Amino acid sequence: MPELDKTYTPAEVEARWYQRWLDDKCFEADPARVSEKRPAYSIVIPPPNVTGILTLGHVLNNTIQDILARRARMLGKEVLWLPGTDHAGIATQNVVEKTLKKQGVIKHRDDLGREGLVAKIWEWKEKHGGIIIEQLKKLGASCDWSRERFTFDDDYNACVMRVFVDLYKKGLIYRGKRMVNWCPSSLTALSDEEVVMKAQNAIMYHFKVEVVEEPGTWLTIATTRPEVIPGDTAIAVNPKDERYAHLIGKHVRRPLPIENQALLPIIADEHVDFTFGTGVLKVTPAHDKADFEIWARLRILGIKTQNSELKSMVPIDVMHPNGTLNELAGKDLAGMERFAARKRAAELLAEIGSLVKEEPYQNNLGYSERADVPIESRLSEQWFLKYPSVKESQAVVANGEMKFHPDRWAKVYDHWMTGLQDWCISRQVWWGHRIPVWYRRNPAGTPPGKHPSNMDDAYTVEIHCDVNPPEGEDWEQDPDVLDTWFSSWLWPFATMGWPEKTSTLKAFYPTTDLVTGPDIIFFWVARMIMAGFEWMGELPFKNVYFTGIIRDKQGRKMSKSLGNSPDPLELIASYSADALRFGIMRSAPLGQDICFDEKNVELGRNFCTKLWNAARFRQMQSSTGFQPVGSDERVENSFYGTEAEINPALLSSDDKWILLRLNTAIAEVSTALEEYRFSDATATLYRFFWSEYCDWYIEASKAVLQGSDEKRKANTLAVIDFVLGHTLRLFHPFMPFITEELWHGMGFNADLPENQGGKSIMFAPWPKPLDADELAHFGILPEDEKTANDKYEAVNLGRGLKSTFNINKRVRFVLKPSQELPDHEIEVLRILLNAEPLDVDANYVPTKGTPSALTPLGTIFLPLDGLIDVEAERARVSKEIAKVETELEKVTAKLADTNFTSKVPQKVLDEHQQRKTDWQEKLAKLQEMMAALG
RNA sequence: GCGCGCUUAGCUCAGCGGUAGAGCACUGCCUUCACACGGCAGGGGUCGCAGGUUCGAACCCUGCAGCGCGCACCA
Repeated sequence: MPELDKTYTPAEVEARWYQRWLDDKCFEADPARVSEKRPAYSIVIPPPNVTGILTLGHVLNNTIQDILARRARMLGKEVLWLPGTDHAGIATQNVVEKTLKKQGVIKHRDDLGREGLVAKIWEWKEKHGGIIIEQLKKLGASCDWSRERFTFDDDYNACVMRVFVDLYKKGLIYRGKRMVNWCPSSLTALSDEEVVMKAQNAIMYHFKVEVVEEPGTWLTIATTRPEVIPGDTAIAVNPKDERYAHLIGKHVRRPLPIENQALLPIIADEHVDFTFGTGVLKVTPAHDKADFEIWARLRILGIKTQNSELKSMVPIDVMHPNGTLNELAGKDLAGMERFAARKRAAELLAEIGSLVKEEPYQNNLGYSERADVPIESRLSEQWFLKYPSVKESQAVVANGEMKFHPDRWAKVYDHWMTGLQDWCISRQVWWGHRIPVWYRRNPAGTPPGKHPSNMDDAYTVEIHCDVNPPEGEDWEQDPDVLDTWFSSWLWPFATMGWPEKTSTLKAFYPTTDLVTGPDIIFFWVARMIMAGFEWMGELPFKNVYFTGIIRDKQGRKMSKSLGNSPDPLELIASYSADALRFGIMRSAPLGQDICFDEKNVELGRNFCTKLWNAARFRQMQSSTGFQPVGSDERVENSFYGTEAEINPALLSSDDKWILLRLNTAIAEVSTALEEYRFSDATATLYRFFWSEYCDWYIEASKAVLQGSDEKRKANTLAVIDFVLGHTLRLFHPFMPFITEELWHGMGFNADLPENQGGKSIMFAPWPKPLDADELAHFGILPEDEKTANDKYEAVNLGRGLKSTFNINKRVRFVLKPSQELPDHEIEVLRILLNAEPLDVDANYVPTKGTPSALTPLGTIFLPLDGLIDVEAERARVSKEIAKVETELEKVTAKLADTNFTSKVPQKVLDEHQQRKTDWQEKLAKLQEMMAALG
């Protein structure tokens, strides 16, 4: 039998085992092994950004996936946990561009050009792309690395192209000039999901304009964006607004730019809220989505407004893509950055006497999620997608076929699915899947190199959309790339070899669980469901578990800029991966955000140490009785050390108690895991192992282990092995390293078949609670817990006496038993009380003032010859009496109430009756004690 | 504005119809041969507020308040 080291050294152990698991190909899934007897379990990793480094969010997310995967292996399933990374278009290009600029390699991306920059990013990816993967390995993630995928691999790219062309041919993808969210920093369009609303302290500027046809009539207009006034093309009022209705059709003079104060029509639009502001809205169709729609509505209606005026309302874009004002904004503003221009515009209004007032104003502003700058609504030519398979996707969650955990997210999903807007999928960056569309230019047309978003309709005469480039001359590919999520949404099947019907796909699709954060429910989860139905004809996963968001102690989101995000690698270095995993799982209740506290990781570390030492304790008793346990039959039976080692006739009440507690723990942990209640599972593990096994059972077992009865000793050791063998397996999904080390270190793997725990604990069978028959075999009845519980309660009370009287030495106790007690029970009681000696005397008559405690086993006395503090004891007892009296009164009152007794179920009534007798007995004895004190 | 979540011991959270719980922190004692990353004992809560249902409510219902998060074209 190998001997365990005195201290646990996680760094060495964790590195050693991870390498061993890799060498033994423990994580590799084989579709050929899947059968009726051996069902498949699969899960695809939410691919982290290639450039990413491990955060606590990843730790949480991947620990959960690892727990699910490892438990599935122990349940005898063929497990595929498919890993990989995301090329993360804009984010990655930003990171690399920034770094290259910092290194002085380039000043602008144009210095390298498209191909040059993409080549540099690939270089970067090869060099740094593996970091997060290596970090996941440190965490213990049991991914099948032989199947690692990258969303920009050639074959993955082929999937993306195929899907684009398919959707194009189905008429679901179209190109159009629309208002999009434009990021002036990244210089690309964004989807609605990539825009985050932030509360702002802005200024509301009020300025006035005179109605041309009615000199002396002024309209006051409120705006937060005076810099885009040069782009105003109309003034809108609600036709139902009596104040202004009569002005519709008349005109005002636009104040800016000063050199071009055009006449603007006053138009009617029902959407103008006349309770807001002044009720007069300036219409800037090139810079505001709502304004653009007003114009669009007008155009469609072709309303009374004369055609000439409609023409004058054509959107005027006064801004460059990078957010500086252009020449159309007028000479005063042209070239200015947008926020500087805002101030300047207000000054100009003041100078011409138009500005009425400025007041502080709070509003919500859309920010680019990545670049963290306010986005611009901008009119541009982009590619859009009408979502496919919407109905099926919405139904599958609504009807419960696919389950969300916690299920409240189903509502959020449903709501979003109901109000779907077309998805802007084109991005004006270089790092990403190139749009498989080519244009043949009109030979007499516009010069080459012009951006398609500025193309007018005459620019192209032919469009070719296919996975293969067109034949012939003069074709030019669309310069845009696709939104990153346009590749990620294919992840569950594009990683498994689609469109081929591979054995992997057949065996492992649809996947079992998806573990992800609720923040990407729209970005990713919803879209994957739609893609699953559209191309596989089936849902991509059966369950979705949404983790919480990790926050710091002040409740703030973890973020790089706040610097409040601890480095998981440092935590692993100082506490071990097992400790980090356990700590984070312990603090992650289902569906709640997680308040991260390093204390929990410390707790995890302490728990590992406890486990290690408990195992060491077992090893130290090894002189007799210990044999590496297990054989084929026993494995079949899912528990260890049965008939051969454990003799039912020799089981003590403590043995029975711990076996019953173990049973409860197994059942609780199993159920908790089935219901994705990970923190509950860890709480049970902690309670069972620390409070029940170590604090009570091990201490009680010392009565046998320190005795001289070799047969009993051997039996106790068999029980210990049985419990430890189960405990290690129960713990393994949470703490894979230390459990593997102990599994082997204690020899539990010996003689087991390779695929059932001989090679690794990860293939050992998941513990099952003993059923009634098995319990009967051990001679255990459920009520056997009570014998030990009564004893432990007596111990508690006895220890309490010692503590109350400040006795900190080993002293004599006397038990006046209320029942017959076997010698062994008394010895256990003595050990647990740390009594020297423990006298049992049915006729014991204490001297006056001897402290005593009523216990289920009888009265325990603490004789303190010469040290008696009668007053202290009186005080203690009378306090106790008061408490009991209160409780007794409560129960008595209840039982006297016919309203209560007549309506309550018999069971509750009995319970109360019993409680009353108990309190009465206790009170009588306490009063007796009091009397004895004199 | 609509929707969702939270409000229980100093802190982080369990409990979701029948005598208020855990971990951490705190206090006292213990360097007893698995473990001081430990052991033993202890203090601490009118379960956000107000109503209602019930024999009985932290738990169910209604309203309110505070905090947080989504969604929403309010200039």
